[in-house]
Amino acid sequence: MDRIDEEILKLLKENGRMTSSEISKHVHLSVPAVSERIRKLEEGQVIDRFTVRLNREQTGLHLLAFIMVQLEKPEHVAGFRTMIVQTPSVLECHHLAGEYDYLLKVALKSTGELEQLISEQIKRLEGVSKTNTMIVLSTMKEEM
Amino acid sequence: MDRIDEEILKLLKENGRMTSSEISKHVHLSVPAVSERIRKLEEGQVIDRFTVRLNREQTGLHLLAFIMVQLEKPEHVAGFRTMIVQTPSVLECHHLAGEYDYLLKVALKSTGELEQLISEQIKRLEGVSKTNTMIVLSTMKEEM
DNA sequence: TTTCTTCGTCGATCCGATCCACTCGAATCC
DNA sequence: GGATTCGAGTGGATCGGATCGACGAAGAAA
Repeated sequence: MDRIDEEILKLLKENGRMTSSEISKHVHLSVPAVSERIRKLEEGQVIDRFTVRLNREQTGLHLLAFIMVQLEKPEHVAGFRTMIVQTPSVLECHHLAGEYDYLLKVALKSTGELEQLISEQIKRLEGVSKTNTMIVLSTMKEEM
Repeated sequence: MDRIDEEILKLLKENGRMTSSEISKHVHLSVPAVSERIRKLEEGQVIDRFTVRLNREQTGLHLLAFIMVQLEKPEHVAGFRTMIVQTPSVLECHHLAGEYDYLLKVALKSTGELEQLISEQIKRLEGVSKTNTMIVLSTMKEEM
C-alpha cells in the first residue's frame, strides 16, 4: 500500500468500473502494472468487493431510520440475528457497547412499513426489552 | 424496472465488475440487451454509481462508532457541515428528528483518534451542546 | 390493417484485459 | 565487491467482451 495504491482506490471509489487503461493514465503506470496492483488489493482483502451503489429514493425507499435495540440476555441473540439476516430492509446491524445493544439502519417505503417492522418483527422477538427509533430527515454524507 | 432489472442489480451488488456476458447467461438475454438495461439504470439514476467496497480493518481503521450530536441553533449548521465534509473519518452524517440533531458514523484507527475527533473537532464547534457516542463492538450486516 | 415504438437478436468491429518475455533496480548472500 | 534473486514495471501479441448498426418481432395507437 503506497501512494499509488491509494490513488487507485480513490479513483475506483468514484468509479468502480474505471478501466485499467484509464487509471494508468492518472497514475502514470502501464496497464498491466495497474491490473496487477488491483489484483493484489483484492487478494490482500483491502478491496472487499466491487459493487454498485443504488439510489434508494429511485427505488421507492423514501424513509431511512436508525433503530437502537436493547436485548435482555445473550440467549436471545440467535433469534435476533436470524431476523436481521432475513429482513432486506435492514441495511446494517451493529453490536454496540452502551445502553443499547444493537443499532440498525433500515430503509423503507413509508412510515407504515416502519411501524410494521418495529411492532411485528422487532418487538415481537423474544428478549427485546426496549427500542428507540431515530428518523432521518436528510443525509449530508454517506460513504462506505 | 422489471424482474430482470432487479436480477441484474442483485448480481451487480454482489459483483460490480460482473461482465455483461456473464449477466446475460443468468438473465437469458443477449449481451447488448443487458448492456442497454444497465445503461438505462445508470441514466435513470437507479444506479447511483459503480464503486469499490474497502475492508476497513485492512486499512487500519479498527474502530467504528456512531456519534449523536445536538446542535443548539440552525445558524450553527454551516460550520458543522463544513467540518463534516472536510473530515474523512466521518463516513456518514444524517440529520435526525428527535432528541439529537445529527448522527455520525465514523471510522478511526484507535480510541485516541476518537477522543481527538470528539473533543477537538466536534465539541469545539460553536453550538454543539451535547454528544453521545456509541462504540461498535462488531458488525453483523453492512450494505448500502 | 397499417404504422410507430420499444425491445430484442445477430454479426462485425473495436478496445481493453491478460499473458508472456524481457528489463531494471534493490536487497541478499557468498 | 560482484553475482544472484526477487519484486515491479514495460511492451507487444493475443483473446474476449463491449459497442454499434442493421434488422426483426410484438404491442399500442391511428
